[in-house]
Amino acid sequence: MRNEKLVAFGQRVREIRKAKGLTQENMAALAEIDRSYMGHIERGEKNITLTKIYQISEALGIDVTDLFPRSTMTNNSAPKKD
Amino acid sequence: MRNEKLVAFGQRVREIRKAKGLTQENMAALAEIDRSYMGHIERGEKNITLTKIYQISEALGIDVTDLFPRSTMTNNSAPKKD
DNA sequence: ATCAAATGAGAGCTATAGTCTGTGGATTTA
DNA sequence: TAAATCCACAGACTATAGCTCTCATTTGAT
Repeated sequence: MRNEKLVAFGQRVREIRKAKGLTQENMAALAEIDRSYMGHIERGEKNITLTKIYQISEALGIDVTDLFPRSTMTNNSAPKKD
Repeated sequence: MRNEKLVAFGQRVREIRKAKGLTQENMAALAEIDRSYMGHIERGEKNITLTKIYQISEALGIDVTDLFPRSTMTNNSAPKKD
């Protein structure tokens, strides 16, 4: 597959994983994803599904939306108040 | 497929689409996705891929992260089954 | 009520997501 | 010298996303 959004996504996963001190293998175990598949994901070689995205965010203990690069332009207007 | 996260995602797509005054058909055209496939997505019957998620967010003119339910709280502390 | 547009939903097919198992290279530690 | 850990990558699968076609059903307007 390989496209720039997948690569950006994968890089973000890797970055957060390392920040948490996890290896691909133990993160894969936490997420219940195959270890070799995790490698493909981080390299942006696979177009993963919504449920896998959730599995990863849960394994990393973060919100799904934190797996996506922050958009500087589209949405800086909404107040997070309340 | 069908699981609660996919249903929530689909509902959010539909909600935003209607708020923008679009039909499934013209939104599908914008996203370059088949009309009937869009229906399946909105009903939460398909576990769509990352690139499709981006196609949808771009068709709606919103940020990808806006397609996900807001997480009010960071942790659900639900026991992990295996 | 009638009609048309919008949507629901099934079947069938192809492409690819995702799994399993292993190999090898580069580090690291003993 | 190992041996242990981490990761890239390959091949051979299986499961399902993705796409298209079709027809039924709902919705909304007149």
